[in-house]
Amino acid sequence: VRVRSMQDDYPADDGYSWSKYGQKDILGSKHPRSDLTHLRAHDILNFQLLCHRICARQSLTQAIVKLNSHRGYYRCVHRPEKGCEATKQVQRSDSDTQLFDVVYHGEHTCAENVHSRGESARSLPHHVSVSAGVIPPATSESQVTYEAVSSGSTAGIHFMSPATSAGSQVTYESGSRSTTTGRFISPGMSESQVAYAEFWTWPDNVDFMLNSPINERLDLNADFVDETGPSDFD
DNA sequence: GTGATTTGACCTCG
DNA sequence: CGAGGTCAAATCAC
Repeated sequence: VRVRSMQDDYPADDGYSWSKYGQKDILGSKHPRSDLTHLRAHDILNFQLLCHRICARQSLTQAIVKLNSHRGYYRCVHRPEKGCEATKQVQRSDSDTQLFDVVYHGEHTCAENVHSRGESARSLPHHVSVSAGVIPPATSESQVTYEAVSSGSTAGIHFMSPATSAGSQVTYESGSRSTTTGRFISPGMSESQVAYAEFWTWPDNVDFMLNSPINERLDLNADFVDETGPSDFD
């Protein structure tokens, strides 16, 4: 998930409460107790993997100059009492200092909904499954373009990792209000698995155009199944 | 004081 | 042994 932030040091609120439990430097970060002369071998590898992941294809020297981030590790605050296993990792994008790459793992089982206090009664997050979505058997990456025609203003869209696919990652880039293009990275995801999306406002429909190295292109209309039922906050 | 964050040490796995 | 991830004591913010 790539999130544009209005703040300096943390992406926009995603509707859940998180507690930070760790942080790791990325190569080139301005760690108070280390500089470039103290870089270790695995830092360099970390960086190369990061570059590959974000398709930056930059040289090492360029990236040392540009990268300024660390990666923060967060877990749901309700883990102790509700066993919620949701976690996320946050790091600043090296291509745009106001963008953050956020990787979600697991799904919330705590049913927390902090957007319930929002000004609009319809600004509630809805968990929907893309029941009509045939996910390409992605071995590497699938390019996903999706368009959300919202009844209200679309505050944001999440694509969550499928529950049965441990280690899979899903990313998106948030664009304008109702049209968004994202990269959908789902290693190990099989055809039969279902991707989950969370909408902060309820869209009327979403069109998916999937492109992958395997499937040349797959256009589909997504049918939604509301998994959360009627809201408790109306 | 209480709760959250920081940060080096530690753990696990390939 | 290296790398990603996590722990937990110290520190910080309120």
